[in-house]
Amino acid sequence: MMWFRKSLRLHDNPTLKACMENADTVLPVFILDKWHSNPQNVGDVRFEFIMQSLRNLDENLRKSGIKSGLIFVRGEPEKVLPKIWDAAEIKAIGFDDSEEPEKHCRQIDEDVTELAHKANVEVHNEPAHWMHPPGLYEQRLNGGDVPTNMSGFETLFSRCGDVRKPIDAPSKIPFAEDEGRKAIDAIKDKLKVKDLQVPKESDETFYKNMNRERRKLRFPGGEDEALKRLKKVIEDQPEWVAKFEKPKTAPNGIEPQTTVISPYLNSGCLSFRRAWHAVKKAEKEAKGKPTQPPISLAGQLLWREHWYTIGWFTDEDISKMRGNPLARQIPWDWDDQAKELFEKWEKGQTGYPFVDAIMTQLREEGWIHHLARHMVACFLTRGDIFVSWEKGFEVFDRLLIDADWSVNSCNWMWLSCSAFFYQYFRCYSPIAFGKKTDANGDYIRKYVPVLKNFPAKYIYEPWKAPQDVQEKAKCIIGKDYPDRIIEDHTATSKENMNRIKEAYDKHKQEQQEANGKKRGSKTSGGGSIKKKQKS
DNA sequence: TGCAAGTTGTAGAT
DNA sequence: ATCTACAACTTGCA
Repeated sequence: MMWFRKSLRLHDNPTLKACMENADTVLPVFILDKWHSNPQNVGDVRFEFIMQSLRNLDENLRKSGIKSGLIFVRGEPEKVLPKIWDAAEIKAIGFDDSEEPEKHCRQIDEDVTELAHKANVEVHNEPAHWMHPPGLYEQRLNGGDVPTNMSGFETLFSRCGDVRKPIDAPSKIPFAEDEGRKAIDAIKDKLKVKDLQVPKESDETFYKNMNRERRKLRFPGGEDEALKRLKKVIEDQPEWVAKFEKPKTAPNGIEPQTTVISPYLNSGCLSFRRAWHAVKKAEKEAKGKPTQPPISLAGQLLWREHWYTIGWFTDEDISKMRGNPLARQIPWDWDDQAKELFEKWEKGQTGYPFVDAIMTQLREEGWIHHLARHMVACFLTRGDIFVSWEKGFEVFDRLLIDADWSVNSCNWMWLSCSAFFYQYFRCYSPIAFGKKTDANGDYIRKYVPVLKNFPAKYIYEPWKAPQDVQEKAKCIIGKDYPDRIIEDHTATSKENMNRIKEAYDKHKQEQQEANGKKRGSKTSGGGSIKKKQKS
């Protein structure tokens, strides 16, 4: 059997290939667990993205000869899987991904592997979610610390050799019809369910039971969609690829100015290796000299890989501040007022149109540009509201269709000046930042339509518009659109800089004290990452 | 110990 | 478009 997890695709799926060898029937299974079912963890848009990816996988499996389609089960993998392999007399299980840095997933991997061994079920496990397998990084680290900056990671990456070429999707997957149907009946019996099909978009009962609204997606899920997008944004435009400079792309284009392949990479609808080689090929085909990491498109793939090594090789939970060896300890606010401001930030009711537009796009479409993430992350944390990045992490994790535990954690630490980046005096202005690339405020007009009639002069700061202008725009500030939750961004951000400085000073002092105590013994330096012991 | 570098700030000058 | 001041962070390497 093939247990699909985070590689929802047929192309470049080495575990699927391993499952096919010596098997006369492959049973593909997806388990929707409790965590993903809960709307507080996974929002409706992100959920629908997963469902669409599953429907497309189901379709492609059927086309490849799996008459039963994808077996869809709700439950916990550790409980469901043993029942399936008992009922269907499974000899081997493959799961596509045991390299997820998230601690929760790693525990499930270990539990399932152990259960399978006990039940005499062979386990296939081929790395599929990284460009190089984590074990190779560990080897090439050769006992050294995991790099915490991009140049260090580039060195490590280059020591790992070439990224393996992606393998093609199988044209035919073995499925002996009688045997397959018998197995499926036995599974239904054992799990006491009537149906093992992936719920359709039209299945109202399913959505009602899940306590979810059905959503139309701007970026639809699925392997077909992923490959279509890869072709459009990378394979078909090598010159654009070679010229790509991430910091120069606008956060507020009406059409995304970046590739938007991250949701497909993250869900495994698209293979990282496939994307890497597509980018490299495009760079070669282009006339000019391609841009280089970290700003190039290849660089973007390296960033993700970099954050994955950080997540993987850090024992502690990096999505939290306390006990996190990477994160500066900062006394963020969390009183009643801070909670209220946080909620307004989340709902896109800060009274700062650019911030509110971004948060609205996030909620409605599940994707926002990287620099838009910077804007709202800075605003929530060190810039204006002074609420912990952990709260922002949770919101992004729920709403983003490309929500990725390690990447999300590391970027929130970055933006809040908790790790990797420390120039807290560089602060995004909710008024100035968006103006640079969208002076007319078209992006705001789209996502905060109540403001759409304001003249460009006031669209980023409508509270400055005189009464008659507000009336003419049919939008009174404080009535039709909220007042600013932070009266004075400039003054507040200055105060907050001082608070960060205080936290840094305290950190420095504590480090000096610790070093003083340890005089004579080797200091390992705060924040260094210990190498994970292979268990 | 000193200095350069760090994907992606702002405001104001030229 | 490219410069500077702002006030000055940390890490890595020589």
